[in-house]
Amino acid sequence: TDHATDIKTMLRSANLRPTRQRVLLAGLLFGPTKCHVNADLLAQKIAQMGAHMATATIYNCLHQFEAAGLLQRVPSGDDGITFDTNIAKHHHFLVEETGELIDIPFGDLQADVPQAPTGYEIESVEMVVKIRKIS
Amino acid sequence: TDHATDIKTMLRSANLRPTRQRVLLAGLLFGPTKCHVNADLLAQKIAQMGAHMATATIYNCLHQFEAAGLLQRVPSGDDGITFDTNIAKHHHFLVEETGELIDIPFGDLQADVPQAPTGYEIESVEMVVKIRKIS
DNA sequence: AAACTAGATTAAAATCATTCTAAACTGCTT
DNA sequence: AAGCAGTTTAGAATGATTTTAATCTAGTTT
Repeated sequence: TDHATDIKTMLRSANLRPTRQRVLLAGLLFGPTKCHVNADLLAQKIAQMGAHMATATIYNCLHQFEAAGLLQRVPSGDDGITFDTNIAKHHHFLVEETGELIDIPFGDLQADVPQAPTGYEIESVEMVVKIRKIS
Repeated sequence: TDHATDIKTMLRSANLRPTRQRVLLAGLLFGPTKCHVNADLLAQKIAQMGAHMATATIYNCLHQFEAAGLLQRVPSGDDGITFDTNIAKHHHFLVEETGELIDIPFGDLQADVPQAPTGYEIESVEMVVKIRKIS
């Protein structure tokens, strides 16, 4: 299909050989809707499709996609390593009880960033707004 | 000494029995200078004093101190659970290469916090500014 | 001051997400 | 079709944190 071709092209542009595994993962990740994922969630989705992939491969690919700028790592409550397919600059609500992440569009949360200490440069600004359900 | 009495009073106010271990840890943590600590760092300090404390006890006490509001948990590069003895509202610089945390006084980093999603209330706002040494 | 008890500490084992290993496989080029 | 660098794999290793179940202790009661 065209979609599969697009994904292969995307991978090749990122200098990643379009292996079966990377194409499968990229297909799950880079659809029209952005999402927050971790290795475990992907393993589940793959199992549901009746497929299989080694845990190490899932981690390898996620790290490679991150290094290629296709994914962003985001802070997470305690659920281990979490990635965001939305690579635009934005921040997050973190629901305390569930660990769920919700995007905050960048425009909604402007901050005055202070000067970095002498000899350092700022690389990124990451804000997490913890929220909890009103009881 | 008076200092030991102060610490015992502080622990009792927090509804924590001033056991030998909690007094020792509180002595290390609640001095005049604020600091960022993790379990491993404390174990080292204790070993240097020629004392000893079970790992589980260090974790227990840190969590209890946090629950009592004597410590704040802070995000950390990847060095596991990190606590801050500075419980005033403030944010952090995180030095990428070393994982070192540097406090940013709250006034230096104001942010316009967006409305929480309907049905939720904001609990905290936490900002991490990643910095790296200029090469 | 001895006895009591709920809470605290302990060493060691368990957990669990992530990474490592080194052997087998595969996409690409020739 | 062959060859090789780069990939995937199962299973073992890692390492920080938590659990366990036994021992101990601070503080109260007698």
